[in-house]
Amino acid sequence: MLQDQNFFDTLSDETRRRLLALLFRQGELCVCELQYAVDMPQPKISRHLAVMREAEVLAVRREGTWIYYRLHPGLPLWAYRIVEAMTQSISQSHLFDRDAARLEEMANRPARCSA
Amino acid sequence: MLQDQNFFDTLSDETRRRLLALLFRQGELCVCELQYAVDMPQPKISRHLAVMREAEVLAVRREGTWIYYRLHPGLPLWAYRIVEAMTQSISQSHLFDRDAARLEEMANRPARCSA
DNA sequence: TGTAAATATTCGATATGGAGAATATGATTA
DNA sequence: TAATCATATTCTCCATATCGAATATTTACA
Repeated sequence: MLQDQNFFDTLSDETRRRLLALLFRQGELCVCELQYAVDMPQPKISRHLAVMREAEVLAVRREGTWIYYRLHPGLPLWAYRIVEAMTQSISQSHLFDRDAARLEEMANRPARCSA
Repeated sequence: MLQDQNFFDTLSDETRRRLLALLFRQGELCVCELQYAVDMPQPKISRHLAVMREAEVLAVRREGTWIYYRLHPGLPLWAYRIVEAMTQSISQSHLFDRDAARLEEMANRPARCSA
């Protein structure tokens, strides 16, 4: 079950907020897409995703080699509202603009291949 | 101006969330009321309030010996929504129940004296 | 001006979190 | 089974946050 402390710890790191905002807007993304979007070392992304997974803020689905992350479906409404408001805020920053733009420009996205 | 990082740092500490929730619901409280409600050493309260004041999450008003804290009036809407949702969540906890109950039972509350 | 009440600040110790680098695991395909 | 791609974990180092204890500051009032 989601613990308050873990949830707010999740939000206390800018990298995690960027990943979370991308997932909130896109619905589901695999690690390599998130990595490409925020342009950071893979282990770093993986660790931050693990923090959010263990906090039950994110849920995971495996499909072959790829692992897809999404908002945890059991997220309480109050927590969902907070993620929504955070996303609204971060969406206005250049930082997030670039994340979203990079994601759009990414070639060979796994979701596209399987689609 | 409110910085994202400072705002979310504010929320990462449970004591600060308790203080913030009390202020969200009561509108304005002085340090001794907050101290009485959460039942913690005065320097600890004061330091946590300072963190939120410096982050521009809280605003301050002095009246004689007492210093009243309240939500910062310039808080952006998205941040206000987050405080609102956080308060909604914490309000369901026994922890917060007791905070609110202690505040109600407090004798000689300064606001009452001046009213 | 001296004292008391309310609040703030400083200091030293400890703990926690994030970073980079290296390595491990797991699935796929040749 | 070997090689490769995607992802996860471990380790050590460093920075930062929090705490308790002590002390300082500000205001009111005798």
